[in-house]
Amino acid sequence: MDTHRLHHLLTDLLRTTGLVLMDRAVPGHPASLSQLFALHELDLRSGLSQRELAERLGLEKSTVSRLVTDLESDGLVRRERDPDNRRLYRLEITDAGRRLHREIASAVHPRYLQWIEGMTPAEREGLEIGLPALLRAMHGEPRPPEE
Amino acid sequence: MDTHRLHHLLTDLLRTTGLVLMDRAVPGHPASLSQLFALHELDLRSGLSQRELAERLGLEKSTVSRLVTDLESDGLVRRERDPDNRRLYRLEITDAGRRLHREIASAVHPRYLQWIEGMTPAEREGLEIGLPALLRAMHGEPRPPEE
DNA sequence: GACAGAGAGTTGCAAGCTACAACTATTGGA
DNA sequence: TCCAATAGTTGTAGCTTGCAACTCTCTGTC
Repeated sequence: MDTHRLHHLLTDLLRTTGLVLMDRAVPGHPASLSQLFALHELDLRSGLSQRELAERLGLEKSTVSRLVTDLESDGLVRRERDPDNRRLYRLEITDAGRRLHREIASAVHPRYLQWIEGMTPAEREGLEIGLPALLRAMHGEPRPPEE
Repeated sequence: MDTHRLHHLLTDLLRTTGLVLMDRAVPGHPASLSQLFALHELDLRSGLSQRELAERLGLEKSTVSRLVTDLESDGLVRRERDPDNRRLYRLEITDAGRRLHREIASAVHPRYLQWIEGMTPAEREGLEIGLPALLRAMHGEPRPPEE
């Protein structure tokens, strides 16, 4: 696995995955990719501030401010001031937000299944080992001890 | 590898990779993600029409029309009418386009290297097997015979 | 306690990317 | 010859984004 090969693979993956996720047709609930990422993040971690969310999403705080405003007015996210530091919000996904997130995932689900079935068991196992490791490395987390 | 896990991994990967590729600082040569994808595609395959390029990029033909106009005026792509069917163009990347594509890849190169080094040999091998297989499945290509 | 500075968030604004609809030009067939 | 289909272009409007300037809150120092 040299860097050129990785570049090529990731470029392809980025475009293909992006298209598929944008395609998600959850009727009546159009959501931008950033909104989807935000839901994903808040579904994982509760109580983030907007600044923290911005950092995780790689977006400017003003962008996130508008993003969260939209999500809130759609009832997908709750915004509450931190009592200990009233400068910042504590963001929480609502039940509706969680539901939408699941619905989007479900909409893409058949595609995922198709992909998984299009791989041999050995390839699946390789992906299962390699992909989380790549993400770990991308996030700058340390390498596990070798066995 | 179930679909939820795949969804989670791909979402994370999409966001992280997108950020890194957008970050690419090739001084004096800002390029949008779509431009980058177009260069990537044309560097791989010569003689595509705009319609074909649009299909590969998942973009509307009007968007691609403007995209190619920009690339052409930057000298990165050549546009020539097909003599056999003067309705369509045959697109070709120029030397400058190829050079820019390589420069962008080089700019991200250290990051790639870091990621690869952050993985164990077993993880790298897993990725090497699993990732191309996933892409193959995403593109609807058939599964290879199992051994 | 008052004040300066830092941090979180908001708003005005301009720029970029995109899709849709309506258009032109070229081709191929009835 | 005419009509439908195909490739590409342009007008337009919407959405997302970053930057700069702003408000509000907190913290530390005097």
